[in-house]
Amino acid sequence: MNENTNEHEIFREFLKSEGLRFTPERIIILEEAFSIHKHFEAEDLVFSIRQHGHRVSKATVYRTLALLVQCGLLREVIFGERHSHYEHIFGHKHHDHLICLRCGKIIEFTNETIERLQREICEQYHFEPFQHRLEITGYCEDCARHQIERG
Amino acid sequence: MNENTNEHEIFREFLKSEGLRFTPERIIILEEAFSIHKHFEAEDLVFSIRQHGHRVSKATVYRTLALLVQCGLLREVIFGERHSHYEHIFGHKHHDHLICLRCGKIIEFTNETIERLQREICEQYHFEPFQHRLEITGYCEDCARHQIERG
DNA sequence: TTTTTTGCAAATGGTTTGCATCCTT
DNA sequence: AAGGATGCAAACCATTTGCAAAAAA
Repeated sequence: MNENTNEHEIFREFLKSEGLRFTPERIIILEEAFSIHKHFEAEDLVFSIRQHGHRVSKATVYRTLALLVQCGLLREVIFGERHSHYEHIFGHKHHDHLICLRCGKIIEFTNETIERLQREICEQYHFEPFQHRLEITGYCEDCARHQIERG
Repeated sequence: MNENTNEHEIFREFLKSEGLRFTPERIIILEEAFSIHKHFEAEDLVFSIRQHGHRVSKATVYRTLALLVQCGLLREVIFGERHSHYEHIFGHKHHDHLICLRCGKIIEFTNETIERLQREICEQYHFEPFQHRLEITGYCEDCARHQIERG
């Protein structure tokens, strides 16, 4: 159908290895999650699925998102709000986030040295890493300027 | 009373600068928060306060925790659970966390190079950092071993 | 006196769960 | 068949909020 067979393969293999089933609902959720090319929340996913004429319960979306995180296809990112946001891992270089506390802007960055240092730290503690997240909160250029003007 | 006057000073100054009041409840919460020498949640704080014969409503605890974070005395750390955990900033060197997904163990580490690289990244994006958090999830030595044995 | 703060209880809202039914395997 | 998966609605539960009473400044 398309070249996203890889995600399907990974998910299918994961489900099989865990003795879980490859159901139509799980496929819909997987495909929808990978058709959104930005951070999304569970609610966004429910909405897009309906937009595309499909129908999956919210409970199943939550249950499947957990599986997608577990098999390493998605990761959870937390932007200081009470609810989770998700983003793709598969097919994307790992990146981290600068989060503006005033306007909510999110700047993505990558830094290979930081990645390497993290791997070294894990080795040092004999810790087997699964995922990591580095989030720097503060003020973006525009908002920092406003802060000064205000003061 | 004790040598923790610094926290009091910082908080008092912050409150004054924001036109807020220095109330007994806020002092109780501040002192209690700084007498706990590990990560804690809002609920833990409410409990300790009562243990020490004081009485502050849960709502006030939540409202005050937000102020303590805002003025840089505490920071919020998120360990993958739905609720927040807090830890001291004042008087403590910044550190990050390795979080075991199996047993929940938390290993703290510091790495000055990572700290420096983060500052450089912020400069590059003209981003004024307020706080950051780096959390690596995975499996600690003991749990990684169990994973293998199990498989 | 004026404005902020507190406490209470009710509301919020994302997420989870019990259970009957449905559907992969 | 048999056990996992789904949908629904109710439950959860940490956190927030409206409001009247209390207390700083």
